[in-house]
Amino acid sequence: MKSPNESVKIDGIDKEILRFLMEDARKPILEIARKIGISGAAIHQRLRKLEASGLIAGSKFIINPKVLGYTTMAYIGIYLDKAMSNPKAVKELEKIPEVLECHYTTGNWSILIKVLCKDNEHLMHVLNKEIQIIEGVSRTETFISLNQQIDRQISI
Amino acid sequence: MKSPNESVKIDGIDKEILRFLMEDARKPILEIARKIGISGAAIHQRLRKLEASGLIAGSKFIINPKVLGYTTMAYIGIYLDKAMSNPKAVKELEKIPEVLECHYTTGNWSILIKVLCKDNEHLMHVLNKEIQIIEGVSRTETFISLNQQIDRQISI
DNA sequence: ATTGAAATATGTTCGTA
DNA sequence: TACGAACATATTTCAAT
Repeated sequence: MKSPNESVKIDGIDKEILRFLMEDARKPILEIARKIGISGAAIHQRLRKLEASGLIAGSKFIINPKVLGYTTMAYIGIYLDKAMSNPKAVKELEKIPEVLECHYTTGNWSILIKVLCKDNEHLMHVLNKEIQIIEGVSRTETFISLNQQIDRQISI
Repeated sequence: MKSPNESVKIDGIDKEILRFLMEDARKPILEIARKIGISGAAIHQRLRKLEASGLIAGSKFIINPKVLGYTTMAYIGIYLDKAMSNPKAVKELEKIPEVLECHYTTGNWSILIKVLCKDNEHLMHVLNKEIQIIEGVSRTETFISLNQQIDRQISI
């Protein structure tokens, strides 16, 4: 992987390949090859190069949580006591499966997290019985996502 | 796809299959078959069922934006004028490629977005020249993610 | 729901340009 | 880089249980 400030350079063919696979990770390389008019072996080689560069971080099946009954997403800003070691709080948050993201942030809060719950009652439970009891957590501010309108990766 | 309040029921084998593919969408079905001890055909059929249920929303290659020089992530709370039609603002936000997520939220803001920029200067530009000029946007509050500690999907 | 086997398609390597 | 050919694997379908 390249160092943080050293951008990898990718050409138009790399971008075409990546755009296909970012939409559907299981799209056959040979199918992509036919669509963009180069050989499968060439694509295979380019993908190896892109993986080596660190640009391709992996691939994932995407699950639709609504189908499992998870319909309530929320962002929660967390205030930590000054004395609290933040990494210790993050370690506790990691144990809560409903916490999908966790960021140290500038601004009012120490930490901003994203949680996914089945419903408001479930969210309330996670807030009061899982998050608020973490040592060092002094206060939280919750923002429920009523509707997610955009969800995408970086455009290449 | 099932209706929102009707949860799909999946068994332990479905979960095992999904956990493998959520980690690596290109893992061969036959490899999974060997690991969990059932036939490839059975897994194939279960995946078809899971797709039909809507639980599998697709698959994606995951790009590491840092390798392209995108190192500054931020959440931005947006206050919209009461008169402003929110969908119109969302439409404008959609045109800004740096905007990766957009949520209508409860609480102070009308909208919460996630943006990914190359650096602070780039973020400043997106804020001042792209977002603030959208009709109806009255004020914004920016929270820069100093470090993302957790990033995962729902656990199944 | 599951299996094995057959048919088809894809992934991967390698020698060459 | 790219190619094609050869080989190894994987996907997909299907009849049978």
